Amino acid sequence: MSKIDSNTITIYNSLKGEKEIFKPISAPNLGIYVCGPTVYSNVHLGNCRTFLSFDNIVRYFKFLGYNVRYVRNITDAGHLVDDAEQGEDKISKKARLEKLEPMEIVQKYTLDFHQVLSQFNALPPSIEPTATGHIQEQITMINAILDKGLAYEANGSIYFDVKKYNAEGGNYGELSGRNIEDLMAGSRALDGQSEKKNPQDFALWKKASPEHIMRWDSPWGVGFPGWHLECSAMGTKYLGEQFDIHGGGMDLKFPHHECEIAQGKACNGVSPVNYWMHANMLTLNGQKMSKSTGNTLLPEELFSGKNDLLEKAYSPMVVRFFMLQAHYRSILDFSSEALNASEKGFHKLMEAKSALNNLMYKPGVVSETADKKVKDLIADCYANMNDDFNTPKTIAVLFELVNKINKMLAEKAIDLSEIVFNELKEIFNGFIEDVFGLKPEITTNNGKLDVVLELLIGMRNNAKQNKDYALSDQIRDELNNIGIQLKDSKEGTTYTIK
RNA sequence: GGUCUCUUGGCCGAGUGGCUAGGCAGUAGUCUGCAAAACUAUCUACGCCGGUUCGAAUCCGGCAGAGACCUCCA
Repeated sequence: MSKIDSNTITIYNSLKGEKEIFKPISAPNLGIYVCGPTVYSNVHLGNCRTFLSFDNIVRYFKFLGYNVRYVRNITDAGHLVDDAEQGEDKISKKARLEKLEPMEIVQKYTLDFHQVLSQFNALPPSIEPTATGHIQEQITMINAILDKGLAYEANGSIYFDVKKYNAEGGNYGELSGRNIEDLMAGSRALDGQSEKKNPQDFALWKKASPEHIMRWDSPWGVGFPGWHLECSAMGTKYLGEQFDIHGGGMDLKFPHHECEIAQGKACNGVSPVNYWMHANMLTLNGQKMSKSTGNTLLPEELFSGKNDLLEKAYSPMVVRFFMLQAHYRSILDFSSEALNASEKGFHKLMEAKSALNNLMYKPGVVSETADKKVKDLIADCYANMNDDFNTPKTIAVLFELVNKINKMLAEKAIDLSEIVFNELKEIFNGFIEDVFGLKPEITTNNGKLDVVLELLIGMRNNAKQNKDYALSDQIRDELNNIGIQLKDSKEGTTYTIK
């Protein structure tokens, strides 16, 4: 029985508002689309949380043996600073401010995005399409929606007709739980005369004003695509008219994802996505991290410790572990105190992993109780991940296994059968490395360091035998100050580099 | 203002109608020359007020506080 068949996954589907059993369209193939960043500035830590949440989800699917096509776009055009009426394209604005070509901005921040995610050990997507690379596909989609009569042209721009879409059986609001009567009643009166028939209509194509630098020819004149359209066009192109999972940050639920559903249904006649997943926000000082309000923390500031909010630097792996300790659908508040706790926990976990891998199996007295306990804990790891990717609960189980590993080390006895012992190794490593993407932190160990430390440990042991504790403690304490911790046990002294 | 969500011990954070989450911190013990690490034991909970129930922190209602979306945001 394959792991795919033996693990039934439940997913909280935002569209239904409840957990559902996940039924892929054509297992073992699986299509997932995640909304990527708008590359007009550096990705901040809050952005990273969403991408890391979905990285873990994709990793778990792969771990189970799914053949995942993971599409994550780069938004490099069409995203307006204000609203669809008189907004300026975000990339264009930044290009004007930095006196660069828009594509220089795009390149600069795309590279930053890739570099940051790679530091966090996130897997690259299978396809990473850009909005500007799919103008034709977007135009084709607009034409299809126009043909259905669900969009209209106004002064060189094309708008989606939400009211008509709903009148003809559409259900705009189904994802975000809004009804359009409320939206109409509650919408602010816009200054000036709107081109839109109704305020909730959204742009599929915008006419470019003369000063707008990013512009393309279209059947309706020179302009640029609306933001919501790119994801619909690229999702359809690479994953089909209907695919398994669409993910993104909670803040994209409305209007972005709501509009995607409407566009997909209007164009193709089917709801584009079976399972909508939304990752919750990372907050700083109790407020959402947001580029526009400046309440942000950059990964680089975290890794270097150069920020007033931070007591010290934290490694990417510690930050990743910190995020894993909260469920992806919960708000997570960032603080130095919380990170400190995670840092210690992370080291404890990784040290147990390394100790386990160095432990050779020796036949001894096998305890059936111990065997069963370990097997149950392994099953719990799967069960917890199967339950809407509950990473914090899975980590709690891993710590129970840490306890078991340390106990075997302390007692110098393995009371597990060889089969269970090997399974423990395989699963413990598998969950930490493959599913959670946690790897040992980079050390400068090139082999010579081992020899140097063996030498120092030997010198310290001599000093201890001569009761020269001043010297032995000096060696221990000074090594500790530079992050090398000596650990004494009856078998001798080992060390850990932090 | 409208829609929705959250409120757990010193901190961070899971979770369930009755059974120890876990991490960090604290306390005591084992070990140690002293520590650290590890092991053992252990202390702090479920915003407030009602209701349903044999039993609720968990379900329902009200109140208070916080947040998200309604405009660009992961």
